Amino acid sequence: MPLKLHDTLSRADLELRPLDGKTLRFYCCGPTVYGPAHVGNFRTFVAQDVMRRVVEASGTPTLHVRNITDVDDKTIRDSQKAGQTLADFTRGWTEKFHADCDALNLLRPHVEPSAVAHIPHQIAMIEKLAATGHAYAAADGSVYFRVSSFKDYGRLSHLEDRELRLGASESASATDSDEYSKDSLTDFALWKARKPEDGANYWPSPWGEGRPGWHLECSAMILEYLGEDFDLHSGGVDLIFPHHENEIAQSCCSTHGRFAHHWMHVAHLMVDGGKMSKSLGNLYTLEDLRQRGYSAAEVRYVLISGHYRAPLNFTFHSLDSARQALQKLAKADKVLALLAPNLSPASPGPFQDAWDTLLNDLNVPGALGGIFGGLNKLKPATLTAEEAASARNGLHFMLGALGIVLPPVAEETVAEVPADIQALAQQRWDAKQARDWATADTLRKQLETAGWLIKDSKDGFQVLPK
RNA sequence: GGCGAGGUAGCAAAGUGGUAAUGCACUGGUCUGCAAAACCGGUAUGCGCGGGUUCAAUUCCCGCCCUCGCCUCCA
Repeated sequence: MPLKLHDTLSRADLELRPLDGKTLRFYCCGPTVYGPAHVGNFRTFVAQDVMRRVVEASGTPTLHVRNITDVDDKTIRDSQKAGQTLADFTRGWTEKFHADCDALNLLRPHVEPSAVAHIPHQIAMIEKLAATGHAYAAADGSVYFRVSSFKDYGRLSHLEDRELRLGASESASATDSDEYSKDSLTDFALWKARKPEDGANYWPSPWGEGRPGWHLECSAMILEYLGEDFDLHSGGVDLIFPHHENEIAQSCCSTHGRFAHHWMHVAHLMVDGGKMSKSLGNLYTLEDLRQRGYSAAEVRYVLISGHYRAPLNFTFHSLDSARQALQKLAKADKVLALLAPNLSPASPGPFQDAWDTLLNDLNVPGALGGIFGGLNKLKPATLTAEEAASARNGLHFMLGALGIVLPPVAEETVAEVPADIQALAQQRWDAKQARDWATADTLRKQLETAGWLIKDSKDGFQVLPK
């Protein structure tokens, strides 16, 4: 059974079947590398990762393309602030992005093209658009797309022509000075003429020196790596308009294809009930959360714990909750591993319901519920080796589809226990052996206050961080 | 104003035309000197508000309220 996925354009849940009958080819809008990505950015990438894993787990190979935006106003501005060349600056942040992605267990895209490396492709696309009347050059050497030349403009975002004008006129006063020469306020830049503040960051073109507009890179690189028609395009909801709308216009007017056949958009991550933003100080990077003691796996768990199309509120409580949930899964796996030490997770086994739920528009919260529900029903003591193997393989099949890596079970992690704590714990054990309960309890409380828990067993004790 | 996504237990979050998964937290029991862990239970007569359709609605329809996002920087 193929994945059924909501399509933004048709507003319907449609089955994802590869156009070529073999490989699901899809494109995701990647990061602009001018700083560390925040968890909100990663929510989108994690959702896309789950989509890819589910498609692959259901037996369909994928071709995953995700770009790196390494030239735009922000990258240029911040590279200059940092006193670095654009290339050096963006390379550093790209590496940081990759490290974060790896930590979050995101599968690397098969192709990760950069905008700067595809400027000829972008120029070629503009030339096509200009030759067919969809693009025009302004006096300053900038080139714009003529929105009125594409009758389907606005279909993805369901914005009518009149509404577009309204929105444009409202922001007209704030319009960038370099866009004064557009024929219509709704037209958007394909090529931006060189400005003094661009520094060394300009490229030659038939219209003079300058640099490509943001929307264009995706269209050009999609054409290069996925062709005129491909299966799926994805990004955050905020990209629906104008970015994806513009991509459709550029691509459909410069090729004979239909562009993406399916659109997947991921809802925003909220913080404390609102949008995260630098000015509110509620913007967290993976690094921020790690410094607070959370693991990337815990962050990932939080990010997938809400349906991708619903806004998700991010809190520290949800990270704590994720930690416990992961421990629960790890413990369940440990018990099953006693009976079934060898893994070959090829099918959902007893978690078929959870798998079916996941195939229904990537219902991850529902699937997680199914996994826990299934585990609760399992009685390890009564399982045969075959049943245990089926359960454990099924569990790992599901975890693999969700990209969840189980943490070590907490009691097994060896914590650094300070000598004085260890000594106190020993005293308590001795008191206990002497059946001096009062002293033992006093010492236990003392240790607890210091942040340590004592776990007794028949012939010894363990000191654990609280 | 237009478009879109949401409002379900303390928190988070699924779901369904027939009377509410799951995780966290809390809590009762078994076990333990006491704990911890584990295991067995409990915790929404209720699913934003008001109408309507129906034998039956949280689930369908209508109206309203609230939250969030987008409307040319934005995952």
